Amino acid sequence: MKISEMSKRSGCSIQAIRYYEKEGLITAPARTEGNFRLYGSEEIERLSFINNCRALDLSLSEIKHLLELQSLPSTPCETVNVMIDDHLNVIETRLADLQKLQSSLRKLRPRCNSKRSIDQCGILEALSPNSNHSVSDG
Amino acid sequence: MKISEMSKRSGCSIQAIRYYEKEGLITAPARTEGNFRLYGSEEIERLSFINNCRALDLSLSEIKHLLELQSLPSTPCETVNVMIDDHLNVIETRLADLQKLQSSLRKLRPRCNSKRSIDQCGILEALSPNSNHSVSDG
DNA sequence: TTAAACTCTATAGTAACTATAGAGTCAAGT
DNA sequence: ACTTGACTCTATAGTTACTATAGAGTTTAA
Repeated sequence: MKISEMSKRSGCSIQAIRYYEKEGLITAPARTEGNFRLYGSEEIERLSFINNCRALDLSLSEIKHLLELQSLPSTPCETVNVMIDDHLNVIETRLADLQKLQSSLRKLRPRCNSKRSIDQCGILEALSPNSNHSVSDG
Repeated sequence: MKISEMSKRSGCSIQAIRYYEKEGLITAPARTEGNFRLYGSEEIERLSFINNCRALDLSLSEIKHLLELQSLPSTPCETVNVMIDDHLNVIETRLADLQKLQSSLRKLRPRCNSKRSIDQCGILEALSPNSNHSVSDG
């Protein structure tokens, strides 16, 4: 199986596969005489695993860590649990930040309408430092 | 006023100020004999404006656009309104994506506990392609 | 005068790829 | 045999908005 079929089967783009190889997440595969990468079907699993982890927004270094753990079957899996917990915390912090942003933008939006000109624009006014309707205010 | 005071007054880091200059968001200021940047107090306003926009996560190119509009006071401000609306949409999409992620991670988390070993880890199993408890499933 | 604090430019690094150029490889059709 | 098109290769640049660093010069206070 060459790289394009691997790409389709694993869900990773061709460039991503080459990138993962370069970063050491997968081992360099055999090559054809013409220097094309040649994969066996067992590689699909590893790449799909990576793809699943990426779907959860785990970083490549976290994924690398998970892959290393998989080669130590009798290790306690606390690390995995902690990683997921930490990641959940990161996501929750990001969510809270975005929600604040959303709220700021929603408050900003009705300050203007399309009938005005720039010098009367309530949005620009609110973004200006001398305004008493600041972005961070309620 | 030299750059460090400007930094304190505007809320932008020194490097960020130099970067904004390089990117054309602010004009290059006068220099002292010793080649230090010298700002007047009117520059605070522009940098604070940029800082306020960044707090809303507007991109530098969007901010540049807003700054250009400010020099055309009689232009209709529809562009500003559209930009804020578009930005709200972007934020809302990101929020929805993150919420899906959060939900996936929350479902994944209870599949394992710290007493297990890697080969019994329900989290790793769920991340593996042959699993019937896939990441994207409910 | 000298040391600390500040500033300068230029460059590399960040994360995880995508996009591109330029070259080589392979399979099918004529 | 030849050509064409699809595929693959490596290497490099680009993405975003900075931060960090090196190495050099400037200013200020003691």
